[in-house]
Amino acid sequence: MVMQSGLGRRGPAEAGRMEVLNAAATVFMERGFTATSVDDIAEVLGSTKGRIYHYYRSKADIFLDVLTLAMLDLLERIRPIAEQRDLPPDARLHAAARMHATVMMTQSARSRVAVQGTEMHLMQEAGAKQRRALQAFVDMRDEYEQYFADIVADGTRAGLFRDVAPRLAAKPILGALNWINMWYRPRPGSDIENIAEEFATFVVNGLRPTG
Amino acid sequence: MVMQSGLGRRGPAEAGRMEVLNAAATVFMERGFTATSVDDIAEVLGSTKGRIYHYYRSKADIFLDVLTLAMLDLLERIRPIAEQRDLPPDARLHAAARMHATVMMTQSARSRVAVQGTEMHLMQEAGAKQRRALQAFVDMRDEYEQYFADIVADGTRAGLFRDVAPRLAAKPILGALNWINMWYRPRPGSDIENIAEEFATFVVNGLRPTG
DNA sequence: GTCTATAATTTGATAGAC
DNA sequence: GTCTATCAAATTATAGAC
Repeated sequence: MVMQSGLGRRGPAEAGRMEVLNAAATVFMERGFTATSVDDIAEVLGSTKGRIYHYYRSKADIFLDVLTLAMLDLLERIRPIAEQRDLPPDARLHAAARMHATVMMTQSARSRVAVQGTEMHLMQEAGAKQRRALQAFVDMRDEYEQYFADIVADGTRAGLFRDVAPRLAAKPILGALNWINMWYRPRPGSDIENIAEEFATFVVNGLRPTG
Repeated sequence: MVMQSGLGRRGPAEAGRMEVLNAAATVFMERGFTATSVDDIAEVLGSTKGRIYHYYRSKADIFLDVLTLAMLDLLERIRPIAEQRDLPPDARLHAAARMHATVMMTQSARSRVAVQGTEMHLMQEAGAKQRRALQAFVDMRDEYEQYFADIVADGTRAGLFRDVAPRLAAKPILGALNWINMWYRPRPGSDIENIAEEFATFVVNGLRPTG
């Protein structure tokens, strides 16, 4: 029997399963959850949906796995940055923002889906298992946001940032960065490094005291 | 014969038509374009879809009208701000950002739909008429973004802002503000004024020279 | 102008052959 | 493990009564 969710809690992810996941991520990114049919995913795979339903119980389960993988990736990346307590808060925020912007531009498929993830009110009719996975995703998202809020609070304490509510301050930061998914499309000449640097500077300066 | 699109190019919008439009905006906002069925809209209207198809030829046409109305509203609001050339660029950007943030929080239904508007790759199979309306929407969006870019360029020339590519600089600004739609939900205690002020300060400071 | 069918299509998911 | 065939439900849109 094949695991239907949990992304390898039982061991390393199988190749077949990951292929389905990546194909799905691509299409979800382009069309969103509802507008993506299982046949669309199969077409990207160059197969029929029989293959997909061998690995996954439902379209929602695939979507949840894409979300989960993307958030796990982001969390893994931000932890080492948040833990560099020797770096001043503004430098830490700069590094975190740079990382997030870069992921948005490079890990396109999965992260983009995760950012659109809000679209999931569609899954209200979901079963208990799916609701749990959805809640786990929301929890991870909150945890990720909290890393940013904590850095902001540190910066305010250090007198580097204005005195703002940290949780609220994280919103325009992540908004400016997540929005990249809405307009950025990879192309030969596009300089990811420059954009990431400019956006990181933007959000750090956004918190600095006025004049 | 009833006009199928164009939002009153022939005269003032009829009441019945506007009722359909507003009901649709509400549901589109909550569920997105694809996940919204015409029956869902009818339910909000307290009628059946017969009424909707009397005013509109298709679901896509309704969606395009919602998008168009929202963008027309934003354009009307930003023009007077952009034309206040006596205000210094940073004050003008602050006012524009404040306006945009406020609209995101108050004109919820329509503006939110317009912001999600990206979801419209779904309409690739659309007819020529719909493609024209879609292009008109994209053009308005670009025009709106250009107002922000122009203010940024003014600010850079005045030495108030860093030397950034104006069009690119408009992205994190509108990203931080548009993202409000993703998390803000109206509630009794929520202070729209404070949030708008804080976010406007954030994006203006984001462009100021470092240190 | 609104409603009640209903046609035509799409889609999520399953069953069973190979 | 993948495919074909198919079911059942949902959904867009139309036709025609009132």
